[in-house]
Amino acid sequence: MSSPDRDAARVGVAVDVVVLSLEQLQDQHCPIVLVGSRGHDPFAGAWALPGGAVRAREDLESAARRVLVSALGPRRPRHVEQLASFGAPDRDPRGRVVSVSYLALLPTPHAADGGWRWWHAAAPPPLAFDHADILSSAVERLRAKLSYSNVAYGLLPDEFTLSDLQAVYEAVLGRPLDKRNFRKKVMALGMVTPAQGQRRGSHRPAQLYRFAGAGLVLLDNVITT
Amino acid sequence: MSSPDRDAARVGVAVDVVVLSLEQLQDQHCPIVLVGSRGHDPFAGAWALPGGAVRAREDLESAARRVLVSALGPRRPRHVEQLASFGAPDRDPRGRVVSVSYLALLPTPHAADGGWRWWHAAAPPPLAFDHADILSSAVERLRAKLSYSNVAYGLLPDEFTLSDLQAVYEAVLGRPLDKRNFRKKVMALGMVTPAQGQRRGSHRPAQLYRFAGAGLVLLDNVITT
DNA sequence: GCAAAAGTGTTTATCTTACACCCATGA
DNA sequence: TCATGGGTGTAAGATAAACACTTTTGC
Repeated sequence: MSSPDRDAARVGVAVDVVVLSLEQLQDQHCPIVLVGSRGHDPFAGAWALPGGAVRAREDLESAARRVLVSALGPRRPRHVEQLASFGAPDRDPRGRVVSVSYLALLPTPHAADGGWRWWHAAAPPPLAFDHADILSSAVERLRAKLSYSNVAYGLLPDEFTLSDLQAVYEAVLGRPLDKRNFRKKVMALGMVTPAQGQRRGSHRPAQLYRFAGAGLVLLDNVITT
Repeated sequence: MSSPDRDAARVGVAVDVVVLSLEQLQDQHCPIVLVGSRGHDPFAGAWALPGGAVRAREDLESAARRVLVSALGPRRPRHVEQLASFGAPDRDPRGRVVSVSYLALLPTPHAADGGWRWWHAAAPPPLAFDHADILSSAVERLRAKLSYSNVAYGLLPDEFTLSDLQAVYEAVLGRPLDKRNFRKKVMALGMVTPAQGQRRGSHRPAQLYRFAGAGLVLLDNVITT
């Protein structure tokens, strides 16, 4: 009737992190994911999400952040959240390992190095373990959350133009949005506030904005009154 | 750069299940949670969520369902979903145990027996481990999900009246809803379809309905065009 | 001046809200 | 007949959707 007993199976606990970002691809943005090539069995030579075992006295999120440092170096993602846990008994051929997966969002992908590589999230290479499932959940979660929160902040720098913001939405939702309606909407939601300064280019300068709320902010719901 | 290594901490993995239902309380419904009294240390005598260690060759959700059987007997919840994993290093005084928590929804609470007891989810007794946190996540998740999905099916029998459905929403959201607008909304969403037959009482008979989609169905979003 | 992206309003349709009475039954 | 919950419509306001041109800059 109660929590953990003596007959607890001693299993490994790992964290696997889905690092998502956006890539500019011929005047379209598209979601990309960071994967690394495995140097040893199982799945030697295959691609896998950054991950690693949780250490004895380490929080789950700390483990995820440590794994992130090992994959990203000094670059810190702007958003990290727990996704779900995956625990099929045979998901790791070496033995029982439960994976607690995390989603991390990075504003701009750095040049990948040291065996890491960015792939299109929609068409990744074959992935080790159940990492393809983990990746799908991450993409699905991001898409859903974009629609009822300001998670987009994870994919943008501190200051950005409304066109940048719209590009994030379009990339993740996978469809074009109307510029005027989009601007009206995000302004009406109070999601962003104007910042000092503009971005210049060979065109009319664009007003810079920043997100109004510091962290994650949830929006409306369907069932109201 | 890859998943679990040899230095994996061997930790226990447990599942803890938040079983939620609704109780009729002086012409109001309110969310209740099933807790059991712990017979042994740690936290002997305290209340705790149903939970238990994951077995060696057992899927996480299977473990959750096994725990549910031990707490509910033959009664099967109508909805079970993974909530989140909790892994603070010191959450279990006996050693490292990561808890994968689940949310289960039950249409009508049975009479609790064998040390189990229903408590108001909003005002539970002090709970063992970090079960209070787990309970809060569950309630929050349910509340959020009610607004953008048909999870309410988990708290209702196959056939129900629109007043029943409204009562579920009111109980979980904690505020009254307008009857006419509520009915218009759920009909317009196509969430339910009329069933054969009516429920009779000392008043006008009520049309019975069932949910249109079989499982969980998600609804609209805020950012659309 | 030309290319390139920024910025802006209006109309129509749809959805949301607020609100009050009659109905069918069992006792 | 009365008490109880079931069932229904409308008008006003708010929101969403569709849609195209002018502005500002760098080159």
